[in-house]
Amino acid sequence: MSTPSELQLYNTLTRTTEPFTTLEPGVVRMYVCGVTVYDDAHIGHAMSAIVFDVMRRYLEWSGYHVLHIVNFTDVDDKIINRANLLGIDPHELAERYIEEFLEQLKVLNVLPATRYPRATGTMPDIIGAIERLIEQGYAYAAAPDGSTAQDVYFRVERFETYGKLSRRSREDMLGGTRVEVVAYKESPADFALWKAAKTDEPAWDSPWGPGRPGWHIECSAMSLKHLGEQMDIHGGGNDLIFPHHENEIAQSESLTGKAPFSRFWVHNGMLQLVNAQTGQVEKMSKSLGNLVTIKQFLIDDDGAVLRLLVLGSHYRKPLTYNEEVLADTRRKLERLRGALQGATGSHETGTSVDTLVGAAAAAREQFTFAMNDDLNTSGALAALFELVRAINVARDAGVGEGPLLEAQTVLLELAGVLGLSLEASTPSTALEVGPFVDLLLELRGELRQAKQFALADKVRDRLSALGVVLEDTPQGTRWKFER
RNA sequence: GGCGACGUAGCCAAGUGGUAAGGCAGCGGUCUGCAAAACCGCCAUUCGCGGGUUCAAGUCCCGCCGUCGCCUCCA
Repeated sequence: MSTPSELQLYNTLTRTTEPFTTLEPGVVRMYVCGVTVYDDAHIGHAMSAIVFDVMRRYLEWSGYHVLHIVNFTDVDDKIINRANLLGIDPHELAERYIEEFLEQLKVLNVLPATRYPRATGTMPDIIGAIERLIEQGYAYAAAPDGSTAQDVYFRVERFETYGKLSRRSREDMLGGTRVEVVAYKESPADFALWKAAKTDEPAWDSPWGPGRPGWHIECSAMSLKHLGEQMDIHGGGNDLIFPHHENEIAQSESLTGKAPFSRFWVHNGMLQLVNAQTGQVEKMSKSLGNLVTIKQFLIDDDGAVLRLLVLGSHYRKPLTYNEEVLADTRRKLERLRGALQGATGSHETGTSVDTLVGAAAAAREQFTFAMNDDLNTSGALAALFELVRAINVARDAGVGEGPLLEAQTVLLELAGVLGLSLEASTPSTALEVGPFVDLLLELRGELRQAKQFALADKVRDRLSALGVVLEDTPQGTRWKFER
């Protein structure tokens, strides 16, 4: 069977929370829909990547080996349009954005996926899959009158359980107002597997003439290629449930004859942002034009801030992004990091040490309990904050370096499971100005000793205005950058 | 219009039918030359509204109101 695990995961397919098990003991096959690369990625994309990174880290921490596949859609209308606009090759444009996105994921401390397949790198598999779907009667080629190049459509009628993921009836689908009317489709609900090339478009040779794949088939082909006929977890944003994931199920299950295509379907909620123009709260999205790019975000904040923001609420809920929430999150991160300060006392035994040891064990337990409950990261963070307090209390009580470090190691370990790095990143500017700040602190220290407090405070205030915050401690004065 | 999710303090947010975690902000105190940080204390008789089930409901059921998402570009 599978590796025993206490993890309970919400499954969109069944709309219930179920005990997590795997097809193969100890191995998790996980496929997450990546981005269509035609423009700068925004923090909504980052949120999704972070959510599934946390899931992957937690599974690994729980003892699983995780095969984590993330695809890139690198051929589609938007990429082509954008490339034409810029007068460059679509493939080159896509690769440029992929590279940039991968670089940003690194800064966000998202572990690299096992593989990052591209649609354009999976073409023989895609064409093969479409051929088999046609052979089995699940798909048909069709063309407008007078054209030789053909489209291929999936025959939705043939797939009896169509709609099971998104809980839509076929009548609902046919009643949809936005269904494109194409005369040569058998049914308006049928969706494209292959699109005949128009002029000036990238095209691949196929039995149906030059063309390119539809959006959904690439995921079916890639998951089949890299994970096999069935997988444990298929993830993505909840805006992909319909039609994308519904169509993937139809294609894959028709192709393999095996169901379920994925045993768990996991969807994250959307990042919401107030639209500056309308004042409406909306999903952050490229097409709506209300977004903060990852690039923009990283100018003012380090990646841990975004991760902590995402961890603060449950992954399935919509998350509102605004300045106030951002400011809160920065302070939260400071509090977590503050707990890593060294010992000031030297008690290696005693009740305060015992209390700290107990608190660390309790935190670990509370953390695991929360994470097992459908990745309740907010509850997991509460466990970390309680450990933070215990550490601070212990330090104040004079607990020595040994026991304190032990508790701090637990804090770092649990934070690490969430992908949160608590070691404050040192801005390069800090390295440059460090000696000068130290010089000012030395002079200020002499002023304080001479009771010249007005001057000493002036140094502190002026540094503060420049973003350098001072903290006087019995061990001397510490300083750090603050936004 | 159809389908779905959500509505918990000033803000963010967790919550297995048994009597409201955690964080931010705020207030009072300890420490400090003063701050900062840290610590201690205070901060929702109440969980959108109205019914119902139950010995017991934020948690289950029904209705209403509000917000958001999807309905073939979307993480």
